[in-house]
Amino acid sequence: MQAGSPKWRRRAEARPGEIVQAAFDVFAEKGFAAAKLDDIAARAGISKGALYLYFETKEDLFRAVVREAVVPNLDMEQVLAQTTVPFPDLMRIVLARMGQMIGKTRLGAVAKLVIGESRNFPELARVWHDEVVSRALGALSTALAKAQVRGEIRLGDPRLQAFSIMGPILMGVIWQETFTPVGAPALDLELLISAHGDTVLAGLAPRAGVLK
Amino acid sequence: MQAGSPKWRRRAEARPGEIVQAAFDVFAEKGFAAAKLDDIAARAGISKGALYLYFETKEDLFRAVVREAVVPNLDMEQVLAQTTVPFPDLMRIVLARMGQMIGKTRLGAVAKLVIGESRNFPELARVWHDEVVSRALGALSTALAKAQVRGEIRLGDPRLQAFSIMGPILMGVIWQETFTPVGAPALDLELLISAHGDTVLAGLAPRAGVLK
Amino acid sequence: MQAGSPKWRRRAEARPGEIVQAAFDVFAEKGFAAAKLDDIAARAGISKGALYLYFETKEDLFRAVVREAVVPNLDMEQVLAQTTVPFPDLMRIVLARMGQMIGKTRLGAVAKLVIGESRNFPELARVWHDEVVSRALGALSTALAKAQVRGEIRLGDPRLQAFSIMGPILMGVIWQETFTPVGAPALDLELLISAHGDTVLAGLAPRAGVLK
Amino acid sequence: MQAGSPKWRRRAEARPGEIVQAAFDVFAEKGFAAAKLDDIAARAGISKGALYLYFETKEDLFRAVVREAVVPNLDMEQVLAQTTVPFPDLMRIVLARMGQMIGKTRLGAVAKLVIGESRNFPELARVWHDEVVSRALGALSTALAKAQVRGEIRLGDPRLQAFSIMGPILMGVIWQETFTPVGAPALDLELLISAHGDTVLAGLAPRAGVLK
DNA sequence: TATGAATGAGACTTCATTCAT
DNA sequence: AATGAATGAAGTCTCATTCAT
Repeated sequence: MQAGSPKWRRRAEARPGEIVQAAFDVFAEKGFAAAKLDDIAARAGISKGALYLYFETKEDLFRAVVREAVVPNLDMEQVLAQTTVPFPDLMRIVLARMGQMIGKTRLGAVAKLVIGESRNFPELARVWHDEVVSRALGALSTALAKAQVRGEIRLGDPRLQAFSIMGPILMGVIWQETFTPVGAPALDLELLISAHGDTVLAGLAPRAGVLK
Repeated sequence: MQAGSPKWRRRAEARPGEIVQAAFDVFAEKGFAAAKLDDIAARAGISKGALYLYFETKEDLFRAVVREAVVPNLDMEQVLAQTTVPFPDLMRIVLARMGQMIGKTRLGAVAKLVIGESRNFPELARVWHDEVVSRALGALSTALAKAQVRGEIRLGDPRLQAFSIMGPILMGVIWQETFTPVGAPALDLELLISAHGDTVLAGLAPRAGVLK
Repeated sequence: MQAGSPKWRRRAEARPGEIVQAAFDVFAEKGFAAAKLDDIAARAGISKGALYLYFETKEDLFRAVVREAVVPNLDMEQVLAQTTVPFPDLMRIVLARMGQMIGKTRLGAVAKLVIGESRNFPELARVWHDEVVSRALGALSTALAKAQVRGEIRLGDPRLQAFSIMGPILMGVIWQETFTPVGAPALDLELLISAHGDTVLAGLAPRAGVLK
Repeated sequence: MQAGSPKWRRRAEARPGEIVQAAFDVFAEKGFAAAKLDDIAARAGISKGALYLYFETKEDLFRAVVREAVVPNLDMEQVLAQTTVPFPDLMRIVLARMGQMIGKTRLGAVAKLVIGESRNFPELARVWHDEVVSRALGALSTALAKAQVRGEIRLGDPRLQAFSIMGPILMGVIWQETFTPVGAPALDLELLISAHGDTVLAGLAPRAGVLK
């Protein structure tokens, strides 16, 4: 009310990022609809009105949040493109990298958001599919196909093999995000990844013992 | 106003089920917050007020929907409890049964709901964990542990092995519910299950070829 | 649902009275707007729909309740019309009678209703004024005027004298209905009436000592 | 949409008071339940939503209205505490002051609200009892007791004597609020107070003629 | 006569968005 | 660029009233 001490300072350049970060937290906590701009603004340390200087609508902000999390894709693709490295080595490298990334980026929370809001924001599901899931799966499938050709792994639809590889990790992430917070025992993702790596690589091995 | 057709008919017994069904559709489509009671009522063919004859609040209705879908657990547990059947056979039976159930029950949609709303309805996540996920995983782990003892499968943390078995199926379900509707290629779950069964069983086999 | 035991019996003649009684209880407890027909029906032991066999609307029922309580007026009027009895005796008789009536009829609760809803149901306030308050006050004023003429009491506006006589009793009733239920000490109405009778009769006496 | 006149003006400081004032009018007119926030907002010249910037719920607003009217108690207490002034003088001062206050503050309307809603808002009845009625009555009783000791008035339960003093005034207020609006003859409160003062002081006088 | 499921208008409340400052 | 008071549409929930049985 008094002149003198400004209530705010400009930090125009930093703002959008901070807002997106705050919004991410709230969206991850509540989902899109239940998230309140009031909360986001409060967490970002600005007024509700100021949000509209950077984002046109709540949906816009949500899109920004989800897109932001579209990780600059994993250079997993580059790793997988290497043909000189034996497939199992490749695979272990990739799996390890995923483990690290999940630990760092709260990828799990985003996955939950994308899954939960896919019907209300189909374009986001599409973006995630196109930019993240499909590319990762594509790179993996390609590597698997090549490995098959080289006789490193068993023949079969590489796409389905990719599901066998990635599925348990996704499940682990969802477990952590969904059930651990409500009392389920925590899961050691690193361990899961390592154990699953053993299993699935054994399963894909060309001469794997046939159980039946 | 018109003579002839009655405004409504009393259907006390059938109503709750119809409402839950309608609510399921809308919740699955929109998520909890974005679902409108108007829509649910319309789809159930009743007035908005009538919902309140059967459910106290929107949350209550949501709970009913999710609980309704807590399938009387799969008698998967009974199958897995059998010790005379070789583990691989057991596994294939269970996987096949899951495939069928997923096809029938829209289990995927519920999974999405539970995952998406777990922060807002922790009790539901808990119920699902306790009644469905944990039990299934527990039964599976037990069977795996026994199979290890009998030398049918490789040694290792049975819980993690269970993730290796179930993860890809969950991933497939999520894929179908999340990405297929926005243009991703459909996934043949039966095929996935069958292929993954081969892979993972080979991977768990005691003397599976060691790739590295 | 089953044939055999009838859910209800006809007691057509008794019903309206029972309903009014039940309605009175609920209205007295909640006021008009906050009273629910559901509660009234339940307390009357009938279905909500059945109320409409006897009363057209909720307002109708309320009117019936208040009118019902328009006590067959007090034969106070007859007592007060007597001219052969000395005024103080008359007064004590009347006051005593009021005390009894208040004890029996829950007049206080009705007074609260009439006061509280007078803006929403002006006709009821009017009825009460015309049938109860005005008549009682009128009879009292007439008796006071006559007593003045006979030199039994001090000269003055009989209407205002009537307020001096009745006011404390009304206040007592309101106290009982309003403050006692929330923890205020109970009031012995009989005692109040008796003490006030002494005071006011002394005050009205022709040669009452002048304090100033 | 039109250029020129702003849709609203910010009035943060004045608003709460204006709203309470508007709410008071509507509550006094309709009672709690029948009062509509729409009406209150309209009368306050703001939107319905703006009410919620200042009050959490309708009940909250009602409480604020009633509490607002808890007059900073009348300094009646101080007047009555004086022991050097003869009791009759004290009494006339107090009565006169009450007359003025009633004229100014619409105390009567609040009394009606408190009485009418006491069952639904017992805490308000309690507040009014504790802060207003009980204190006033207490101060009066104390003064009466002292006056008895000094032989200025007749012996007797001071509490009951206080009812004799105050009752007719309360009755007058209720009359004005309840019956005058529906056609009953208006009452001159000043006159009532003055006449009643004469009567009751005479009645309390130590040697007041005994009529019987 | 009696029921009670069903209705539908209307109330309170929330919250994304706007706009005067 | 920033604020935050104000808006207003929309949603949940209630309840007097109706009507098929």
